[in-house]
Formats: sequence, structure tokens, C-alpha cells
Amino acid sequence: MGKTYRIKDIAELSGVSTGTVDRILHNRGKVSEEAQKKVEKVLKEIDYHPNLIARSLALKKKYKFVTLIPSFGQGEYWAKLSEGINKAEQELFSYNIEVERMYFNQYDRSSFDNLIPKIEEADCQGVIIATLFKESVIQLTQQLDKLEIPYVLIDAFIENTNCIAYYGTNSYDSGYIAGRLLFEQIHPEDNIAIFRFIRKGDMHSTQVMKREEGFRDYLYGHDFLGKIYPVHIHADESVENKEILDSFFATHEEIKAGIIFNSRAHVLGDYFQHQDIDKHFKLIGYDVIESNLSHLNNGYITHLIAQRPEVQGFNCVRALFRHLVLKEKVEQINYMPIDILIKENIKYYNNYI
Amino acid sequence: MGKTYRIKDIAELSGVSTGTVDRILHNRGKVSEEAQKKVEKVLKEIDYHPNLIARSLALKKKYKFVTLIPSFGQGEYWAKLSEGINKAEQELFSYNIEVERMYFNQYDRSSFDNLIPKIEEADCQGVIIATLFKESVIQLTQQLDKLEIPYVLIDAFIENTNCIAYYGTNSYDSGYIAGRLLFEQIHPEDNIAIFRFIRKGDMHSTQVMKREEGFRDYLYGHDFLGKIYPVHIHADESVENKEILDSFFATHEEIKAGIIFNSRAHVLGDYFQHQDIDKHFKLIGYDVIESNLSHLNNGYITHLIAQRPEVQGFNCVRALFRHLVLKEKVEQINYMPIDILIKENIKYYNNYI
DNA sequence: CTGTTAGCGCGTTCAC
DNA sequence: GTGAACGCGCTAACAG
Repeated sequence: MGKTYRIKDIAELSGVSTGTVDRILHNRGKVSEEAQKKVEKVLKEIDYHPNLIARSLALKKKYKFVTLIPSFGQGEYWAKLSEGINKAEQELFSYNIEVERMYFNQYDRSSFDNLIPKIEEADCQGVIIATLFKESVIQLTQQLDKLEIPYVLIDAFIENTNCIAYYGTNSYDSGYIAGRLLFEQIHPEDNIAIFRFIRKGDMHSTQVMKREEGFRDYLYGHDFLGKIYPVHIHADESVENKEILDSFFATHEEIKAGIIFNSRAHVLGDYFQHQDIDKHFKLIGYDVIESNLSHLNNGYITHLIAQRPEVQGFNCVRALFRHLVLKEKVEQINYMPIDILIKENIKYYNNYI
Repeated sequence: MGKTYRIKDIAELSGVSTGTVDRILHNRGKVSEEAQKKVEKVLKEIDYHPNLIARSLALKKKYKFVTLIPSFGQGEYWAKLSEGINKAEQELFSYNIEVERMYFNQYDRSSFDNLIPKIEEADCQGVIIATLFKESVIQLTQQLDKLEIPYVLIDAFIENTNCIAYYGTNSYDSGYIAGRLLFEQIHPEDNIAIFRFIRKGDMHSTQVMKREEGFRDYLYGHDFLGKIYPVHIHADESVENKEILDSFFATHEEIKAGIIFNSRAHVLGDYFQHQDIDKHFKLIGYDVIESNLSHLNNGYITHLIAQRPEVQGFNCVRALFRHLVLKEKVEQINYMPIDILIKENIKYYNNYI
């Protein structure tokens, strides 16, 4: 019944040696037709599953994966994702898998481009790429295709690549959901503010743009009668921001709902808290990062939309592992769940892997 | 640097044999104080991580885990959980881990009790127990304690057991969250129906009771001014249910919000769909099971609250694995995230493990 | 108390 | 084209 067959058993059953069985299993040729047939017959009968533990011990092969993600500060989005990578690395330690981390500046494309040649030098078996800079990523993937190094994409999906797997959320839909969550909290004729963070040299990330698109589509598809006011905020200069926000709210006292399509909702939360503005402002943000958390708890943020970054990081490494070591087929496109977090369920959002 | 030490290296470094090192690593005694000290010194210096692959290969130990969960039909809650167990079993196959499944009738305590003696016979190394029948579970766990067989609890936490791990949600809080989700959709003075499913011989599950408690606490803590009407429905007899619901809605036309604290919200969905009742009734239910899904999509259910059953099943098996094979310390109490599902995010809720 | 050694299942020489 | 033999790192039995 539950008998597991060893390669030795197969050899005995088919009257050849273990070496021959091995050659057939991995079709490295140099086998007589006769032996081939005998072994194949046995294989079909017994449903052979190799012992992966033994295999990996025997192979003694080192795997090196390289990750290309933005550098991060403590508690930030990419830090969460990195934790998932750490966890996977730890778990796969005994399989001789090592992860080399390369970081780029998420606001500076050239910092990404500079890393590209380093990947070739790294002599690795797999790469994990955060797809912030689409054109650069395409260039890199073409290079990897040539080198026959498998890669996994994370963040936004890019078509026409041969990535073995992609992990991320559907940005449009996550914006659409944000639309519903905000619209439920206001009256149809209320106005809404979209706070956009601008950095010098920053093209708007496609993810943020797609989210906004989904958000607007929800509203205009559901008898929203108000107006949407974009407010442009500098990502770095907090002093200037205060002025911008002060003047915006001075002229738009009626606005009591807003949204931010990246993880910086806490900037608004900080502002409201400082201004001692009452908590009737409805603010929706993205990503469960430390600085957003307290504002969700104290009420300055009503909803956070999240995408299990640790799970994503974990799965990226696992995808390479499964592809290379276990030789399993990995699902290519993996949209992560879009999680809705409120004050009441946030404390359980540990994203247990 | 990245050098990994073998047990043989430790032996050389400390001037003893591998046997001695092994005895110290697993403290099976019979080691001189001198050797002990020398080896311990080296161990501290090198931060030794055993190669688990090699260990498990050498041990060649068979592990048998027994699961005690309710029997289920396709697409039901326990089916999802079972999928997670399958997945874990598959993944741990090479570690010689085998899972034996025992099923009981979730509405018949004696069917659970009958299984208890079978567990001893099974000669297993670990047990996973769905805690539907508290008293019976306590009895079982005491027996397992005597036999020194580790066990994992799932569903509801039971205090005063020595379980190595528990996976489940905080029922009270998940009811509390349901309270918020429903209350946001109605006016403070609106009335609410709680549909309770009754089975012959069925004591209300503690989970369902706790959820209702949390639900009520939310409402009464947030200036809810309406009334709550419990409606008792038979779990099996659909004909009779129609009458009950007909008469209830005939006398309570004003009620346009309701909740069901187990996974049977689809029963109400079916009823509404049949009656061609307009979709302004706000209904909240639990668990992403197939029959609830369509009603979430067609609007008869507005929210589902879910708890990642596949992840739970997966983690239960992994907990035993980590405890027994990896000898890792496993977190004892693991509250799962409380997920909020709406029409717009349900399609991504695949609970990727 | 200690060191040596034979496996665990698989991959890979290296003679035949 | 084939098979015997060794080694991956670790465990445990056994001889000293």
C-alpha cells in the first residue's frame, strides 16, 4: 500500500542496476533499448516518487538566488517583503540555498540599471526582481533569458517576459475596492481628495496609476456625484507639505474623505493628528506598515488595503526553489488576495506564513 | 563567512570524535565533563545549524499523524481545511510523514467519542483535533498527555490542555467585526435578525455563541437603537424553514439586515433568491464556501468573514512536523487573521499557502 | 565514557 | 552500455 520504492527497488524489479535506472530517470542516454523498456514498464507500475531529501543531500549543489528590491527603512513595505524572503531562506537553509540581496533606490532608475551587470557577475541560479522600472526590467529579463537563468517578478506584472512566476496584486481591482470602501462612508454628492506624492524625477508608478484608475471607475460606476480633487504633496519636504495641506483644507472645508494610493497615508494621519482635526475625515490608505498602524488604531485612517508582503517574499523564493530543486511546475501568475484591514481586525493580521 | 560546519568539523575542532559530538548535541549523556566543555565552546563559536536534510535521511523515522475532523461534503468548510492538510502532507512526503484521517459527525458527539480508542491503536506520533466537543476533547487530550503524544487543536481554543499549538480565530472579535460591518450599512434605529440554525441534539457551538456575543457588544457599544430578533431555523428541513421565514418576514417587513454566525448564510441567500426579494437586505455570513460564494457575487450576501481554513490545516500539520522533526519551538496560540470578503475582493481569496 | 562504522536514498564516478 | 562503489551529513549501534 503505502510502500515507497527506492531506486534500488526499481533496479531489482527490472533486473538492471541502479546506475541504469538513474540514467533513465534523468535521460542522460547510453542505455540499451531493452533496459529502457524494462525500467519504464516498472516505473509506470509503481508510481515512483524520488526521495527529494536524499537527492538534495547527494547533489550537494549550491543554489544562489539574487534579489533586486528597493532599499528600505525599518517598518516599511519592502521591509515586510524582505522578512518573507528571510523566512524562506531560513527554511530552505538545509537545501543549500543562499540569497544574495541587491538593493536599488526606488526613486532612481539608474540605481537599478547599475545593478544589472552585477547579476551576471554573481553567477547565480535564480533572480527575484521588483518590477518598479518596467523598461529596465525588460532589458534585464532578456539578458537572463539568454543566460537561461530563471527569474520571478514581484510587484507589477510585465507581459512578454518568460518569468517562471509573478506575485503581486491586481492594482486596478485594489483601487476599485478602495472606491467601494470610501464611497460607503460618504454621501454621493460629497467631494473627495486624492493625495498624490511627488518626487523629483519620479514617474508615477504604474501601480499607483492603476489603483487610481480602478478607484475612479468604481465611483463613476456607482452614482458618485461629487468632485475629486488631486492634491500634490512632496514626498520629502514636510514643512512645505503642511502649507499645501493647510491651504487646501482652508479652501475646501467641505471635503471629508480622501485616499492615498501608496503606503504613505501616515503622512496625512500625522497632519490631522497635529492639527487636532476631528476624526470625521475618512481616509483610506495602502499597506500595513508600522507608521500606518497607529493611525488605523486611533481613527485617522479608516481602512488599509494590504497584500501580504511577507507571503509574497516567501513565495518568490519558494517559487525558485520549487522550480530548480523540486523541478515542480510553478503557477506563473499569482495574484495575491486583497486584504481589507480595519481597526478591529488589524491585530490579527500577522500574515502567518 | 558563509562556511557551514559539519558535525565532523566540530569533532576536529574540539578534538573529539563525531560520536561524542552527537551525544552532546542530543544530550544523551555518557560524556565526560571535559569533552562536554570543549565541544560546547566550539559550538558557541561557530553557530552550528545541523543539516536537517541529512538528519531526516539518517533517522529514516516514520511519522504518522492522525487528524480528527468532521466529515464533509465538497466545498464545505472542513473540506477547505482538509485541502491544507493535503498540501502539507504532500510537501512533507520526503520526510516520511503520513497522515491518517479520522472523521466524526459534527452533530453527534458520540461519533467523536468512538474515535478516541482508535487513536491509541493507531500508534501515531501526533494528533490534530477539531475541538467541537469540548468535554470529549479534554478527555482525549488527557489520554494523549499520558501517552506523551503531542497534539494540535483547531477551531476553538481550550484552556488547560498541553497542546503544542492551536490555530483558529478569536470568535468574539470576529463577531465584533461583523457587528461593525453590518451596522455601517444600516441606520441606528433599524432592527436586525439573527438567524440561528438548530439541529436536534445540537448544543450551540461555543464558537457561534462567542461570535454572537461579540456582535451584540459591538452594536450596544455604538448607539445601536434597534431591536435584535433571533430566528430559529432547522438545519435540515428546508420546507419547514420556508414557512418559518415567510412568517417572520410577514410580521417584520421593516427588517432589512441580518446575520448568520456559521457557514450557512447561503440558506438565506437561496431563500431570498427564490422569493425574488429585492437586494436591499443586508446579510453577513461566515466562511468562503462554494455555496456562499455565488450569493456574495449576486448581492444576496454583502460580506463574508473568513479565517483561511487551508492555511490552518496546513499549519497544523507543519506544527507537528516542526515540533517532532525539526525540534523547533512552536508558538502555542495562533490566532488567524479575520478576513473581510466582499464581492470585489473575493476572486483573489485563494489563500495561497 | 569514547571512537569507529554502517547505513538512510540518491547521484556520480570509474572500471569493466 | 553497464554495474559496483563511494560520498553527501547525520544517527545510532557496537566494539573497545
